[in-house]
Amino acid sequence: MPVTIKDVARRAGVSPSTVSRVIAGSGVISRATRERVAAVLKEMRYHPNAVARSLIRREAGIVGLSISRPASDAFANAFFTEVIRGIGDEVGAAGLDLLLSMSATPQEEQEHCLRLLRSRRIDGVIVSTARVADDLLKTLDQEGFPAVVVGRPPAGTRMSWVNNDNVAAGRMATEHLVSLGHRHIGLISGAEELSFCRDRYRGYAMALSAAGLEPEPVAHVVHFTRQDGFDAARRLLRDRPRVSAVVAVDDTLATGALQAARALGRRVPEDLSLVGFNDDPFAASLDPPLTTVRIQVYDMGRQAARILLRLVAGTAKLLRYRSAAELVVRATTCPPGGPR
Amino acid sequence: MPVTIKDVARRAGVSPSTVSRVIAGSGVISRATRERVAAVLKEMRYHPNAVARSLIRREAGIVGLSISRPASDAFANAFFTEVIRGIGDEVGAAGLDLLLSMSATPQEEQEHCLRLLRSRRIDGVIVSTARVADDLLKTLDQEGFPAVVVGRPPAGTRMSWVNNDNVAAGRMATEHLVSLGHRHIGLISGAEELSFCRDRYRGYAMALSAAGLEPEPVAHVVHFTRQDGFDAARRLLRDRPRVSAVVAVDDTLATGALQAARALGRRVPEDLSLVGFNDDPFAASLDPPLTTVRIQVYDMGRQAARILLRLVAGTAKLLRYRSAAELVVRATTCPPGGPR
DNA sequence: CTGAAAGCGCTTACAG
DNA sequence: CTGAAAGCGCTTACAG
Repeated sequence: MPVTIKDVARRAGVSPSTVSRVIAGSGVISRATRERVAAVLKEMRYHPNAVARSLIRREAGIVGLSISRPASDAFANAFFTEVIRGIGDEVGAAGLDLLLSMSATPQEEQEHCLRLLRSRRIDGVIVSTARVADDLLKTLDQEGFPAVVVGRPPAGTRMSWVNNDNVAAGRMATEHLVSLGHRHIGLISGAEELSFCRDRYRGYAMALSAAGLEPEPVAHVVHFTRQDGFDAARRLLRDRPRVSAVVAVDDTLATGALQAARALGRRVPEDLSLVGFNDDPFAASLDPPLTTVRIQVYDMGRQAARILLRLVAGTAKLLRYRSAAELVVRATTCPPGGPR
Repeated sequence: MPVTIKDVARRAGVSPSTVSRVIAGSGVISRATRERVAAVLKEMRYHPNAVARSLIRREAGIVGLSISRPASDAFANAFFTEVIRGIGDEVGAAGLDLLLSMSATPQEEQEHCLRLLRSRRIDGVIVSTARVADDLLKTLDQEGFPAVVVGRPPAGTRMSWVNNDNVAAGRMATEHLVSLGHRHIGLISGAEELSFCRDRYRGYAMALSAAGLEPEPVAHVVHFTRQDGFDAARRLLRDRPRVSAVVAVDDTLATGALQAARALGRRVPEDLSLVGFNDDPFAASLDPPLTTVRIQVYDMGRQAARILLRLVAGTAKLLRYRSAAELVVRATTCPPGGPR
């Protein structure tokens, strides 16, 4: 049996209220009692019961992070691990704890998150995957739970979010290729219901249309894995032989595309230029080093947590943060046919 | 204000006890009241308060997972992400939740875990990194908290753990190289305080000594990153030019070593054989595909969780699970000088 | 400055 | 079968 405040009170010859006040550092307690109680606290190795406190304070002191992809590809992707790191640092600094909810499907995610929130097990939630039509986000909005999305929530929801401008980012990546002289530029992307995929596609299409070019049919992947990137690139390069440059919405996909190009006997960048997204840790050490759009993923995690904490504390109702994106030109892009 | 059991009781015209019994599915309640209460429950959208329940049941319903490396390299490593996935699946299936505790140092880890446990915020903890002299594990053992280590706990602690036989695994990797005819075999490893590094070293040394060979000076890394693997391999290959084969205790390190070999103009496997550990998802798609010792990481996560749940439930006191390891020969190993 | 009382939202013997 | 009471471990007005 763990020692309770009552045990301490009895031993110190005071009331539980007094012990509680000493623990809380209430200035009102006389020095003598404070010291005596403090000594007993220490001697008995008292540790406050977080659950009892939560019940009174009506806050769990825990925030949730929901990851709804099959964890196999979520965790394998540096994007998520960096986001988690940012969230963890910020949440920890605030003295709160982080509960991890993993779900394989949007339905499961919805159930998990709502159960956690409704049962007051968590005070708020960060949702790491935004879908174009997201029931969870809508419900969160309606029921007024503190929540922030990493990504773009469905239109019409009054949600807090943290995002980078994926339209602009997609445009930036594509414009780079256009400016190098490419006329046939392909795109490897994920499901259309994923907001960031849709947005990057729009940026891609805008850049092309501004240059008077036509988009190629998108090569879709199901999972954000190297293998899926490989397969998608192979299909794309076979079906559209004139494609001289490819944008992949994720560095892991780009890595797969790089291998596919090799497998088809195409040199990168001479025969095929390639741009990724995220600037994952490995991007710079690929062979050749990958040109990519750097997203400030760790920072997005921190900002998401910072916002959530403010929502939970009630010091804000709605907060949004747009993070920066930067094109990092390395060695997988050059004019069609080779440098110069 | 969320609706409580009292609100429901009032509306349904029964006592809170009765409502509670209906929720718990107590068979003793009359059909009529059961149905009436159930209707009100639904109508009022009642959701039980997990915190209040935890207080009574004296269990949080949450288990912790502690990750103590700098998250930057922990998460980037497929080992951890697979472990998390296994744990998450098992914990979720049992209807419990998972709290993630990340710490940058062993000291921080100790503080975090003990706070979580002592404050009864979590019912037990899975510690994902075992150190040779681990204060945390010793304290966990002494204070009798349900805990399981992924890896080998310090000698003398009566802890539950899940591990693969790293001595045998290190030996298996090295014997493979010996049997190919290598006489000068290097090792890239992490800090000696990490149990799995120490164990794999022992296996490595045993295999060599059985063949009448001498170990090379170990090339140590600080972080389990590609970069550190690169640097360590470069040092090793420069200092010990006769080394014709290298064992890296981790696939990510092996990837760095592969790049270092290339940078030094050594072909793999003709001029340098390379064996990794873990069979990370990318291992098979490296160029050339990596020979590695496959560890059943997902399974280790599941087993760790399964054991922890039994400790928490009190249906066991001490449980240990040794998982299998398997040598997967791919294309980074061959006899010195090239095939045949 | 300190204590007794009430209460956070539940559950569960104990009566009836 | 159902309710009143006690209690999980704390906090906090309210008295004094």
